[in-house]
Amino acid sequence: MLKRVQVTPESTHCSTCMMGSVCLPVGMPSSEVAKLDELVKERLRIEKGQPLFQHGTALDALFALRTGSIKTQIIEASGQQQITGFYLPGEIVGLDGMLDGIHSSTAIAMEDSEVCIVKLDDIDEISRYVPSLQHQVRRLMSKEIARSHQVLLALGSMRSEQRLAAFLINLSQRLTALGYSSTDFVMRMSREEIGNYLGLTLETVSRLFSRFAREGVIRVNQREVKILDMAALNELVGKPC
Amino acid sequence: MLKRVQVTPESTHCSTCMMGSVCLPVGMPSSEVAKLDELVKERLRIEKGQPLFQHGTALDALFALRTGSIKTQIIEASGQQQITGFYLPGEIVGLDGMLDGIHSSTAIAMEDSEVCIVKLDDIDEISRYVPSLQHQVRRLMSKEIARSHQVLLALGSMRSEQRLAAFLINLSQRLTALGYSSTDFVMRMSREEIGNYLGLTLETVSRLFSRFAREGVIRVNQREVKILDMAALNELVGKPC
DNA sequence: AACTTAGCTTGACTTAGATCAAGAAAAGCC
DNA sequence: GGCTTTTCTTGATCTAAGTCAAGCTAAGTT
Repeated sequence: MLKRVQVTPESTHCSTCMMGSVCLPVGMPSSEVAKLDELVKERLRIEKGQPLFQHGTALDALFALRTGSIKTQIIEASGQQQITGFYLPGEIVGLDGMLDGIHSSTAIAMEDSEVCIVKLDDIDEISRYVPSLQHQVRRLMSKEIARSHQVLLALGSMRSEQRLAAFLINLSQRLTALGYSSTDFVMRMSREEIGNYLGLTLETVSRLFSRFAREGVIRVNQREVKILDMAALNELVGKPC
Repeated sequence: MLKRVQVTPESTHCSTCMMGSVCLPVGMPSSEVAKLDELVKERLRIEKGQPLFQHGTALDALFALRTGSIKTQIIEASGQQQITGFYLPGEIVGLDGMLDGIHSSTAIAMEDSEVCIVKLDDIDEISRYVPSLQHQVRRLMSKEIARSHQVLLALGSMRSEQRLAAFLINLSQRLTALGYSSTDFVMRMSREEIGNYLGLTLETVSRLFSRFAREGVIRVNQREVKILDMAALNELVGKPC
């Protein structure tokens, strides 16, 4: 279930948060980050499988993922469904749908997770005396646009093995930024979710994992992955069709 | 060639611009729009086929398309190339790449076009006394994210005919918003460009146009399209795989 | 510990869309 | 006007990935 956690004064200031180096304030001057202490007034725990927000509901805040992982997806009237992103700690969820204050996607926790709530009103308030905060929001949104363009490239012009290779490389890089191993990690998403995200079926994803393992590029056991030959993965996506 | 046009005082104020109702100020209270007169100081003409900006170059402004049409594309080191958007008058180009002030995509005019230059510095300056301007920029970026998610849905989970139908419906709706016919229009993009955008080959796009025409859904002659049966197009995308 | 359920793997077969190829129609150019 | 170049169409063939199906594994559940 959703559980709201009122933040006690000293517990969640961006300036003292361990995630600061990879989260919302990334790239802001530290003198400015120190002024963000009023930005997060509340945190939220979400259990695995529960929604953080649902398509169509009011949007008045962004969410900075502290722990866990979250997927976002859009659902068409026709029932078609598309996962639009997998989010790791330090990443910002909820940037779409600011058009008319209504979420255009649904966000679901892939494991027990915790997010910091960043109210849009508070962003406006604080950016009066922290001018770089508005820039920061723009930067984060711009990054989200660029990210989805990369996925577009994968879906529009890569073959299945290239898509999965690009997916693994991307995951690896983001986990490295968080201080985890770049070669050994546990994927939080199922074969079906990976397939949906990459425009493939779960069977194709499964076969590709098996093939990569057979070729010695990775070792894989369920959701545990060990990348044995990063160069091979890179070459796979680097090569034209 | 690129040609810079210094704007004479009375010629391009958002408050008096005909595009106002569909362009950057959309949805802003008219009292606020009146204060945007300093927003656009310069316009730019771009000839067909010429770039408005190139991947990797510095980004210090957004561009509001006044006339013409523009495509944006990203290019990978491997040579893979993906068109990420087609822009019509009133739409904003250049929202990606604000992450580090460098364009992550290339924008190319599909016909002789004219854009208003909106400097980021001026946005910051003006939003001091027009607070809703920052919201507006956020809204526009959010819309861009939602738009690319829709394309993701198309590429990830629609069949070729559904993709083309969705593409035609989308074009029709945007042209309608501009005051043009919803059923008769000229596409500014080639079969190859449509195919690249939709993750299909130009042959498949061509065949689909022919098939839609054979089935009486559209009439098509080169880039001229007449939609005869909008309901059929809608049903096509509405139906699950 | 036995049972259930969800998730994963693998094989056999099918098909949507790609590729290859040739010609036709427009559009641009001297 | 005739010539070149680009864009589009259509057909024949091929193949990557989808679909269908069956069995396996892991993780909960009572």
